[in-house]
Amino acid sequence: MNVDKICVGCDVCNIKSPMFEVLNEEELRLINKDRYSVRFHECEVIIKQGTQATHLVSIVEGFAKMYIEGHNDRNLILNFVKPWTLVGGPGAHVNGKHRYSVLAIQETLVCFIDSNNFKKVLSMNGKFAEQVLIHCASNYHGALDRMVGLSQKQMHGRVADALLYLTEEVYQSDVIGSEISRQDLADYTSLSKDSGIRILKEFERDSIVTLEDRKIQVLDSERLHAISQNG
Amino acid sequence: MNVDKICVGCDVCNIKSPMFEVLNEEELRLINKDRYSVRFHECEVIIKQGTQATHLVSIVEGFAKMYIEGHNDRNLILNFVKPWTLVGGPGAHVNGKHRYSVLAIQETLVCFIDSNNFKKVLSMNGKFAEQVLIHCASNYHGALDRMVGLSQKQMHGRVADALLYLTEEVYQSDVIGSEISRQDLADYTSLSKDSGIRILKEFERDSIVTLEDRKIQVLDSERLHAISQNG
DNA sequence: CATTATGATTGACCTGGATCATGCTTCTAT
DNA sequence: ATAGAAGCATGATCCAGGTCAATCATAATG
Repeated sequence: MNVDKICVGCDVCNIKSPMFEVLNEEELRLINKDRYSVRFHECEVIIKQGTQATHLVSIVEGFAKMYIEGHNDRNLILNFVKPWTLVGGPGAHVNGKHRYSVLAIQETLVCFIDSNNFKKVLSMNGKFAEQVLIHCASNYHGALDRMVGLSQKQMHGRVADALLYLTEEVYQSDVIGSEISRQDLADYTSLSKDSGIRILKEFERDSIVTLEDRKIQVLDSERLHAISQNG
Repeated sequence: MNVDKICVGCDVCNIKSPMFEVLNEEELRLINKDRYSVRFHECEVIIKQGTQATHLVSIVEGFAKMYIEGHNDRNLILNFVKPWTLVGGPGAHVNGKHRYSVLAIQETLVCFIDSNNFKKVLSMNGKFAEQVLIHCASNYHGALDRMVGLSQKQMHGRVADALLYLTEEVYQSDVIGSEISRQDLADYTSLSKDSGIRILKEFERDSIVTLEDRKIQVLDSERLHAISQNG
């Protein structure tokens, strides 16, 4: 990745992100107006929970995690985010503070979009508002599903869900990269790190996964689905 | 409550529900067009999880609960809903099935709004779309907060949260009515009924609440807030 | 090369909360 | 009046999963 490269315009994002497709020239110009991009290093905080939501953030390159800093120093990872995901929405829409933090897991290039401009475009273009609404609704769905999973499934099911989420949605490959730590896995499943590791090792013994360094390869996603269904 | 009374038009709702304030004559007419109202008895299902989301539902009179039917026959109550709440949104926006059930806790009058008409108005009126977006975003927020609470707090904190939610948001009084059962409380806190009752009794012993029949009166909300903050 | 720090791993132990069994109360239906 | 049927209450027991401590492996630093 070229460290110096930054984002010069929204053209690429507009192509890649279906949400922006419905915008016309003028609206794009408005979004583009006070936009700026920044390159974050690994482990740097892109959005900090609790700060004023003056901007929305679009992930252009790299890899990050979205998490809530909860009680007793425990974090709950909401999502791992890849390019062309728009984050920070809810805080901005409800005019307030960011409800979660976003942290770069790898070198990550992001675009900061002024949330006032964003709102202006929102009320100018009904189709766009609809797209954003769909985005929000599907986030809400996801949150409901997680809520049920976290509160009703137990260790094995939760770890299975995490592995399926990572392979199917995030990596779209059966290998989960070494940038995901055991702690991340624990924070996503709301388990202690120790328990998370225990289940992983158990899965390895049952030849559901192989573990090598920090990488995880899923061998038997069928079985994971079955475990996820719980029993 | 007059059992025969039904809803003849959206006028009252428009006044009571801020979301509809931004609609003009024509848009209201469209929403009103295929609208119809139905009166549900206690314990009747208004929306059933998994069914096609052809309508949004506005609660006009009465009291209901929104819940997800999860794993191993366990339910997770998302919200208790009072008049002038619009439910069923997310399912309809993402064009699909209802993600949760809604059940009348008391005699309840609701309005069914055709979701196609709703969507039409959505793309006609940007301000309206913005309102709906705000509604969705705050639902999302709520879900995130619940997610953290359910996965990180333990029994006392969760019950405290439930009691505070019910007194402050739902009843707006320090007395929680007898239409909320212990099971409901358990389903809201994601505890077993037994554990929920245990904590309630403990709170009674500590003079934080008084219990009489099924009614719960909160005496010391300060202490509940402290317990909710966890420790 | 020694030293320190970070993260993975594993076993031993303990606690929060579920489950089970039982009894009590209230309400409804025969 | 009596028998179920719900829902509330509570003690006894059990287990999932957290906490603690010790060990390794690896990488970063002097």
